[in-house]
Amino acid sequence: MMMQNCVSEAFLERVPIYLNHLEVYQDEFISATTLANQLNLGEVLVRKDLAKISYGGKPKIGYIVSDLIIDIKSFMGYDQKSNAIIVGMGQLGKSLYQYPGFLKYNIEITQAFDISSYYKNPEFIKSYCENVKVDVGIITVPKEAAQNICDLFVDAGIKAIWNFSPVRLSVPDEIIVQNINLAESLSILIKHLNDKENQI
Amino acid sequence: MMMQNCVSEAFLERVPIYLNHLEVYQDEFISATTLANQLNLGEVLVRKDLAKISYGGKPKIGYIVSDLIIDIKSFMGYDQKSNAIIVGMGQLGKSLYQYPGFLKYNIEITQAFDISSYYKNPEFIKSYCENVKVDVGIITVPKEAAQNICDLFVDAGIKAIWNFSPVRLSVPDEIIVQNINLAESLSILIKHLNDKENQI
DNA sequence: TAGATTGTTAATCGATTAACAATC
DNA sequence: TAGATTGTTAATCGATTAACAATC
Repeated sequence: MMMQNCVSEAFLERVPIYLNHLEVYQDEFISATTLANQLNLGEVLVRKDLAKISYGGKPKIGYIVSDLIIDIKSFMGYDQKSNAIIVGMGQLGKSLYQYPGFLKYNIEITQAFDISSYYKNPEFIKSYCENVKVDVGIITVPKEAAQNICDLFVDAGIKAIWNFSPVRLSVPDEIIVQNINLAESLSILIKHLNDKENQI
Repeated sequence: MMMQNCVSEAFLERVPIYLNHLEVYQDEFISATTLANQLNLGEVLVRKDLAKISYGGKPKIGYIVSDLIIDIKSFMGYDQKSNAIIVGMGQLGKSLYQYPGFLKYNIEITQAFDISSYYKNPEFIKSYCENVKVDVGIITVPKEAAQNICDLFVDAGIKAIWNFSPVRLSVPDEIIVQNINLAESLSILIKHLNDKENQI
């Protein structure tokens, strides 16, 4: 019923899970209760989440699945094309550049640069961004170059950075940075595992 | 002072940040206050975090940096070798297999399998795990094969799964699964960006 | 109407922050 | 001793859950 407001990180991570489930759901209607049970989530939680996303379900019936899918896509912005560019064409950079999974979310990595572009033409990012709307800059360069590329992104007017280098970037307040550190993430999984084994 | 207990996810994600900072810190001692300020975190938060990890600092002095580094590594288990295997040798699988960043956390991907191994020898994972202690199984196969590979991991006695496929795996209760969905993660970053732009 | 479901208001829980006492 | 820092106890805040009222 009410749109926006109260968009916590945890909530935003649940929304794509709802979408995935709905897209393979074989029925015209679904209740928040059903969705909650099938995903092992609290039913009030799901109901409140859906209330933030959609204009509401009908008592006794629930939500119309196809409408809910549209509402989720609209809420998350998946109905709008987003563009990203990536700098750093090592293995990880290449794999992201070729990754087909972004298509589902209407995201395209429109251009990839190798770090060597920087030496040839330090303005390469800025000139590209003058012609193409770039929403996100992706950093997959070695850590020594990360801050440097970050600065070029900011200078080119990019407002969101997806950073795969293990460096805490310094950026102006208005720039959003999301750090992805795969090794750290795996190490935390192993920590959980070790704790569990030593528990009993 | 007290070890273990209260190990929330948010806390575990801060620990590697502390470690990174300490490893480049150029002094013998550091206070929780200093660490907090330099990382833009609350000082009581950092103090409580460190109390969970280390045997304590000294009033007026703070923590001995080299000791704190050792305590963090020990707490997180970075002083113990961990092994992983990976199934799925697409671009993403290859890039993880060759990723040098795991070394820092004493994690090694000791073996990589392509999905075709499965057809040649469905027991390939199980036989490998009989000879080598495997802590984590990594799934980078296409979504159609993900549950299948997951089942093989569980059957081989692997207790932790790092899943890059966009599938919610079903596993026995005692198995830990961590899902990494890169496209989803990027889409959430873009959602934040769009919200921010539409805010004012 | 009765019942399943919705949406809302109040209670709980856990993480963070603030205020304080202890120590070298 | 005075002061900087530690560790702890109480308060706040936000997310989740429980209890309830509204609706078709």
